Amino acid sequence: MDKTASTPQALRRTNLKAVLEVMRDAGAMTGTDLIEATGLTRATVIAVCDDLIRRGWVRELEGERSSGTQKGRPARRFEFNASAGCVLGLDVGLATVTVLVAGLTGQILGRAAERFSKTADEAGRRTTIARTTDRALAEAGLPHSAVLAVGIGLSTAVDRHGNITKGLQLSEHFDIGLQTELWQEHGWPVLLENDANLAALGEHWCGVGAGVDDLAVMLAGERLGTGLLESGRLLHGSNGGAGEVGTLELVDGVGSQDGIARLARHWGTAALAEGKPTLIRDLVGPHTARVSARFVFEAAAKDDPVAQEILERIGRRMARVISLLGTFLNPELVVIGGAVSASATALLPTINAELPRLTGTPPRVAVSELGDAIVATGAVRLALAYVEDNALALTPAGAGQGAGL
Amino acid sequence: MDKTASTPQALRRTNLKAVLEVMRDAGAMTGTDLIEATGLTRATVIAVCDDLIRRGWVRELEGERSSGTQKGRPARRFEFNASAGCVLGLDVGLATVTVLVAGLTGQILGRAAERFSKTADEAGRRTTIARTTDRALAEAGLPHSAVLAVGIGLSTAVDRHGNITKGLQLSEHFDIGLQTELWQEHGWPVLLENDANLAALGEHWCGVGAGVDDLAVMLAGERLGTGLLESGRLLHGSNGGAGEVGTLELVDGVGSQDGIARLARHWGTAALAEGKPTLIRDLVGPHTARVSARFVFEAAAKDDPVAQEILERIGRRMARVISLLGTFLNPELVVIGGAVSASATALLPTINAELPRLTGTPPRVAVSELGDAIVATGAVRLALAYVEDNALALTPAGAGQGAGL
DNA sequence: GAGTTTAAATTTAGACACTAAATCAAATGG
DNA sequence: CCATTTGATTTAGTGTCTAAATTTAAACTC
Repeated sequence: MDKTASTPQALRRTNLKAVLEVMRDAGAMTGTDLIEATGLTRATVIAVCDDLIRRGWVRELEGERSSGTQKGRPARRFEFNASAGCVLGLDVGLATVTVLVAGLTGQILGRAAERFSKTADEAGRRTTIARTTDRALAEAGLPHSAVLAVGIGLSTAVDRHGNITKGLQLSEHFDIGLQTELWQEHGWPVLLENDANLAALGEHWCGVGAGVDDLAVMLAGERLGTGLLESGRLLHGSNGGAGEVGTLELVDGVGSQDGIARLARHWGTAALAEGKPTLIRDLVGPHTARVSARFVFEAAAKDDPVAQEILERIGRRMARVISLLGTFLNPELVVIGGAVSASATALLPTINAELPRLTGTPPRVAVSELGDAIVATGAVRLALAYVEDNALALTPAGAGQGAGL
Repeated sequence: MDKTASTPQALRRTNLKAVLEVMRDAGAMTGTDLIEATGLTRATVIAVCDDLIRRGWVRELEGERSSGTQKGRPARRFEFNASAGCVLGLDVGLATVTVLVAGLTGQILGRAAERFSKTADEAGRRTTIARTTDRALAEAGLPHSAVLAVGIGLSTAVDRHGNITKGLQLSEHFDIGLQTELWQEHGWPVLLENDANLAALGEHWCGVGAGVDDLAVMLAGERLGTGLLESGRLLHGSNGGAGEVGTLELVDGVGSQDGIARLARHWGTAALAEGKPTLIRDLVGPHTARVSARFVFEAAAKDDPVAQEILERIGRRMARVISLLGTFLNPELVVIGGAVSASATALLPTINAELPRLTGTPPRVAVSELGDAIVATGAVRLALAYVEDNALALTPAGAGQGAGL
């Protein structure tokens, strides 16, 4: 029952894949380039390319020859067909849904976001997700048939097979038929993954963690989740609970599931209640006692001591989590991302001061620059990985390439 | 520079490997069995087997036919040649070296252990290691030339490429030329790995963690190290420091690098110094104030309250580490192994009582049954993995198979 | 502009590995 | 002894690759 054995056709499949892989991250190439890159013969390379063109994954560039020498017969130029289809990357959060449409090399072609109505039930949320997706596709000018895969980030534990884990008490109920009901008619492959894990994929792909194969990303906002990359691979653990530090019991109380935003609000509100003199009061205004995290960061930036004290407490808390991460996983870099990443730079001095006190081998710490799109970006990467792994089994339904024999 | 492409010969290599893999963990097989298992044609299967026999990895069984039907032409029977060579698994600890000799299916063929002289320098320790290895090989009745690979477990951080990491301040200095100088003359491939990581490999292979792909093994003795297996793969982190919780700062002081044995001794000594009435005193005897961990466990087994209190403190401490492991890595099972594993069962009640208090999703906890050989067993597994990955590139120098055409 | 040079593409011959089907081989059983 | 059964081997055919010879398409040269 093993069926790992090979036939001559498998050979071709291997070479098709090898050539396609090279072309994907090298742009336009000539046959000679591919010989150099793959070690195959010219005859084979050309045959493989023709094969890929017939399948729609590669197109031939007409027109002027490439740079370099001008002598000799002009080389045919082949290019990975980035518009042989597209993928969708979704961030389905508690309150909002964000959709990115990307071409097969990752170019963003469209985007849309929408808030869920607070009264929506499961069907209502599905409708919102479908509508937002359609808007993003419309912006990209692509039909539904162009979509080859969909990656979705959720604020819940997802195991390594893409199944939502029951029994891990994370935030809300996310098992709302995203795979089964939502896009049934289109037959899209839908891949689910934890949002923090996708944040890690995103940072590893095109963020400050690019090229760092041992990476942890703390997705900090209302919640606190961690995405862990070891040797370039995501860690899930037996139930997809790896990195779900939401339930971590820390030294300084306050509750257990709190992300940065929630902490800032909590301590900010407390400071106001105690009647401390602070800029936070002026920023919040007279109308409400609700302190948003933004105001605390803003006040701290203006040298307000109460706000700065709050940031220090948050920073020490983060440093504690980072030191534990460093001890158990020894990442090279820890990236802070999520809703508060815009202001998180203010936490860095405290964190960097605290870390060496907690561990002898502190990791580097950086703040994400992907902003709100961090999870959706990772979702795109997840979908692309699926397409890359299954390219030869999929049928590209591209935007207008002839399907000649 | 990619060279991932394939030639027709690579096809054969793939099939050789597939067949060899099947035969390795299925015992003697007929051609028909292999057809079933691999999906290849009879002609191919036989050709591949003949090829493997010529290379020395497989031998043909003469004599009576296998069970089952007695009709028809008797099938040739092929078997993975477990004595086409052997591997060595070493546990090079602070005070002792342990060597296992194993055949290619993991059968233990010889073993030896020796204490290092306390005054030995690097060369002296190398001599001890070489002598112990020779004794183990002699017990197995195998020549040096039979060794195909050597796995070595060290109490120090080793990165995923098998290099000892400088700058991670673990116990002692282990970079004593094990790869470069020790067995230079034999040309053995020497693979280094952290001891706790090997303990995890060992448990996953043939311990209580057999078949559990998300596994953590706490190697607890004088030191405390953790080996982490996620999805069946070892985690190293960027510097091989993953799981090195030795430097973890815990709540209840006492120092940071302490394993179970050291803690038991420390607290036991303290109790005696305070003059508490305890059985430990009787067990230690009048001659020395040195309390070994064994006495504490023994006293606790005899219902001594002071000793039991010490075990509770140790248990709570372990539970704390396990809960953190569970939070960050979400293993299915945590195994306690190492020097104290014999007595560690006494800690289980405390740990299991404490865990649910610390985390909502506690992992299962078990005690290793591999005893002193836990690291060396993992080292054997490491060496076997190397041989399996490189079988077709290696030359089996087996114990007496004819080298036909 | 005809011939030369150059680099790329294609063709051809040969090798290797596989499948499928026919044939050969070695046992059992009436 | 011969049919039956099962496994091994051979043969013919196909797919894939390499290596070398040949063809093609441009630029360069005189």
